[in-house]
Amino acid sequence: MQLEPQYKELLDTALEGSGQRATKQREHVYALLLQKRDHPTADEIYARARSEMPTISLATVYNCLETLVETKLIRQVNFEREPTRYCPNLTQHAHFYCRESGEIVDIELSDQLIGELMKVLPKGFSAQHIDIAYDGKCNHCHD
Amino acid sequence: MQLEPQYKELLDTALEGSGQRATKQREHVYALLLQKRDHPTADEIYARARSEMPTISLATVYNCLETLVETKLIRQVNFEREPTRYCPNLTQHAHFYCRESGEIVDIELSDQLIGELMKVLPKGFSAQHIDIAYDGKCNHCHD
DNA sequence: AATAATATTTAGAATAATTCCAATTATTGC
DNA sequence: GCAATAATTGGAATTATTCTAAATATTATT
Repeated sequence: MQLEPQYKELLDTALEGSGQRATKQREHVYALLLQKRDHPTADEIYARARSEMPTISLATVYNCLETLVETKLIRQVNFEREPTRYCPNLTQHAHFYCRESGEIVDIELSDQLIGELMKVLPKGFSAQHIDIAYDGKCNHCHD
Repeated sequence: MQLEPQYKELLDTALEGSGQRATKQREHVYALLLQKRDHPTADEIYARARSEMPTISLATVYNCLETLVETKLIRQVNFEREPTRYCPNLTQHAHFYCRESGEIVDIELSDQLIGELMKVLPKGFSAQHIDIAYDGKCNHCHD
């Protein structure tokens, strides 16, 4: 599996910018996330990573994910107390969790809607991030 | 500490409705949540509970909280992978987490705003719940 | 290209929140 | 008050994640 040149570029710049090194493992984990955008957990990424890189360890997967989150190339996604999931979609979006299929779908959010959510904050409060998680039934699981 | 009669009533009805029993422990945990609405964790509730009920166990605290959540008398509140917190505010609201003080504040949400959030869902999706978590700086921690 | 300095990976141990378990105790319906 | 059932308890088990220290890889320097 290959990391597309534009993403390779993005990764290298982000790592360099934070004084970190480009390694095979980081590249591979990032490529996996870009390739199958189904919000996998660390364990799932570990399983996927091993087919091409059998010696990678789970700790390394966690380390790589941490680095990618810190450099803002990916986002963490949490639902209740379930294992953290990872997402390379950097646009402003919420997540929809289907209780039936377990599928997680990105929901794009307009600046306008985010603006309205910011407006309801009491005076003196400022938010740097809003995390929005829907849960219900997705289109595939409809009656 | 006393559970106010209207809440005692609410609790008894909710428990009876789901075929569960009213116990001292359940009442006490519920009373603690109503009395100090600072979104405590199970551990914090355990510590508070013990001063008046020294023999209560942590497992029981977890059990009581589970029952209260199931009967919809309280809500769980999660931030990232931090320990789950509990909240007896049943109105439609989001949570604001202050990175500086750690304080968690309820943010009331209008039906209108919730409606708009529902409207951005793609066709075929239906949500039964939206979880909204802000994080940033609260009024006390302002510059 | 070899070497030194530094960062990363690795495997396994440690941690922390939560759940499970089996025995005891409390509550409810008769 | 007694039997039936549900809840509580303490401790063990589980699970996601982090930590640790040794081995390996990368980068900078000669």
